[in-house]
Amino acid sequence: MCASSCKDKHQAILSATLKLLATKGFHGFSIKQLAAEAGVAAGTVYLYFKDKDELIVSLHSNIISTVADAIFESHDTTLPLEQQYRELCIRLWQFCLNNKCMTLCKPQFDHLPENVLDDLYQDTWRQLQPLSDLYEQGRKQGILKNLPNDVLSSFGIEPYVNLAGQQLRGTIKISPDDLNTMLNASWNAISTSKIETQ
Amino acid sequence: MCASSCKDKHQAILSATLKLLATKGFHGFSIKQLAAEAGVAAGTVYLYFKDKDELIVSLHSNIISTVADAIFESHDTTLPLEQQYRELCIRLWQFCLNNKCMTLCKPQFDHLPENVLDDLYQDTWRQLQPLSDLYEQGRKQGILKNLPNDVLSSFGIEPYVNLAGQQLRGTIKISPDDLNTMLNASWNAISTSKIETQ
Amino acid sequence: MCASSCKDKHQAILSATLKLLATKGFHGFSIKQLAAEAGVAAGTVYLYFKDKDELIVSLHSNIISTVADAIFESHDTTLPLEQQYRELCIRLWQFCLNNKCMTLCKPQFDHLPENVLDDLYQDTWRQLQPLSDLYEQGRKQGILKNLPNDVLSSFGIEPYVNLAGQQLRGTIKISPDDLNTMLNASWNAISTSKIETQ
Amino acid sequence: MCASSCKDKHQAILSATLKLLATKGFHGFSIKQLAAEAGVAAGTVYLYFKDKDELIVSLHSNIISTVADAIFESHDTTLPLEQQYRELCIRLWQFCLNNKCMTLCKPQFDHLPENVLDDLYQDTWRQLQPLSDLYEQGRKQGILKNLPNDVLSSFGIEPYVNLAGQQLRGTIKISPDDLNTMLNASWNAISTSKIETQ
DNA sequence: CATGAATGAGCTTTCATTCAT
DNA sequence: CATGAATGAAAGCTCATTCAT
Repeated sequence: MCASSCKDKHQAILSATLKLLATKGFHGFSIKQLAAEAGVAAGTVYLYFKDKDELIVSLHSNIISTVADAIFESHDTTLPLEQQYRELCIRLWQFCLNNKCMTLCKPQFDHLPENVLDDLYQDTWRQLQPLSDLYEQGRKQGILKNLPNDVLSSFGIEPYVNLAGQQLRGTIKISPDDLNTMLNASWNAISTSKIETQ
Repeated sequence: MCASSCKDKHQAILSATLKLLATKGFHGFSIKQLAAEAGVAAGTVYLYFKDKDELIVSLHSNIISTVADAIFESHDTTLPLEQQYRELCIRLWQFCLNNKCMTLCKPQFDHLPENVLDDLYQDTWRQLQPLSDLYEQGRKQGILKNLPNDVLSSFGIEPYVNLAGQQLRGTIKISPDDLNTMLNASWNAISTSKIETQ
Repeated sequence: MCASSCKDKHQAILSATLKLLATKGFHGFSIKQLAAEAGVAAGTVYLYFKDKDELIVSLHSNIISTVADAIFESHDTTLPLEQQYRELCIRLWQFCLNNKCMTLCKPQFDHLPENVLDDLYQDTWRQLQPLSDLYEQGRKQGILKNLPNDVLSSFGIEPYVNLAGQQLRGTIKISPDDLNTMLNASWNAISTSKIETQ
Repeated sequence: MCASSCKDKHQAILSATLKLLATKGFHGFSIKQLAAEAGVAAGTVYLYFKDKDELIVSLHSNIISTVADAIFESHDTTLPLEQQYRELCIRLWQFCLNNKCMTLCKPQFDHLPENVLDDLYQDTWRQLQPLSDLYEQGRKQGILKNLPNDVLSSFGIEPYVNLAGQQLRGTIKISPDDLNTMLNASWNAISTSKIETQ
């Protein structure tokens, strides 16, 4: 009796939150609007989430795990590191373009109260363990530059999310050729060796 | 009597906005707090800015021009492109570390209503003209990858701001050695040529 | 199966109400808390009581009858009036100290909507009939001052409940000697004769 | 410019609070109703009082000081203690009957959260210093029973407030003769000496 | 120009009550 | 009988904005 309903409402609220956050941003996002969007009463939100903060944190975790599932699917650790990395980037790019709301939401989480941020940070790297492993291995083998995970991600991975967001907003237009060049840029940034580009 | 006072109040309000935005974020600050911090009455804010949005946009423009002044100071277009770029990155890094409030504020602007965002975008690239020129020249000479300005910035420049922010928040610690490696990463990402790293 | 259960639930709800009312007061308790405390579902409360008001009124009646049972137990109408009265006061004092929840709850009933109050008032004097009789008899015999029941109670009986409440809250400390003096005070207040005190 | 308005609004809010509290009790008392009654906007209440608690505490202090002014006016410490006390009781009784709202409000304060209560308690005895002095003097001279202030008040003073409240609500009717007898009851309760009654 | 008291819409959250199961 | 998910009105409180001074 609850098997469907419980899951449904919980998920409906999270989905509505995702949509509203992507559309209106943190401003112009209220519990009342959320309830309307999710098709439930305002009070119902509080049956599934302690308060607004918990809702936000839940959504973040949800997004990260969805991303992780997508980019680590068919991730093959036996392949050469470079190939692993490039395929990972491609899957991330595809994912971002196919999941507008998540792509637009993600960067909004970066400016929450400090204590919340810490939790999100921990949770994120836990779910991105395979990426963390890849970095570690690459540094050991001398293939990747000797930089902390955060730095490698800042130069290599995060630009994809930002650029996908801009493309989804219509600000820029990335061609398939551009994507290829971007993959090189990304790899050049973090690797010690260099491939001929263009 | 007004010549100074006018400028003073205007600037005082902008400075207070910067400080509060960096400290409390978008959600945590109100016009009343702002007025208190700026040492003026709440109503006075509306003599200098139409509304909160205009205030925010003004602050953004202010920040960008301050950054531009800092990173393009003693910018010498006769030097080799790579050197120009590297010095520019160094000055940006220094600037970010020395201007905590601006560094922490900057990414908060990325998630405003769309129409506001467009204005900011236009304004930003206008003020970063020399960077735009550098990209253009680099692409023509085959030194830089053939990618749009936004993409080059995403892989090359923006990571510095994000990482500086993290360092200022105490999340990460970048050593001088790391900085050197980052400069290589940044250049490798956008350039077509190869440098020996580490 | 119902014979016991019905009584049980009904009583469990009343007991939980008493406890919560004493602990948190009128404002601090909700039906949900009450249900949890009573070990039933929220909806169940409404099977036994029409609404919150009826629950409260029931509790009041319950308390009064418990008090009445306690203070009129072994009440001997053949003893001299003064002795009857004094023993009654002592039992009331003991009862209050031994029944913290009831003592702390009682005064909270004094400030309900008027219509509810009237019901409580009627019900109270009905259950305190022996006290009413005692007053009546005392006035007729010229032993008690010629004052309405409410007035006699206000000066003679009610102070015990209030003071017991203060003692239970830790605000004041009444010694056995004090109690003796209080018994005199109480009797002096309502009687026409006077005993030597202290 | 503010001399009138500021005082006015502050007082208007307090008066409206008093009225609503007396009429509807703590339940059925909301800031919105209060604002309507006071003829101001809801937000305005918060310009004069930090929150609801502060408003309530202020009102209490206000009531106590009004009562104190009334009952200690023309209070002559050179008269015999008994006469001082009796006149004090009479003024209290008159005050209560003439100030329905305050009389009905007063007992409602007795059931607030503990921390608030403590403040009220301290404040009350501070303002009732002359009564405290009278008790002290009476005990020293052996005229009053050797009981703590709270106990003496419970048996001697508080009944007047409670009974006045009942009379104002129409529950009971006290005749002038009754009042005289009550004055005796009150004095008999707290004094050690004997007066002929009735 | 500058003030800051006043506004009132809107926020998050709670809670008495209902009803499908 | 019993449940507890769901409701939605209403609570306390904040805040961008206005306007009389």
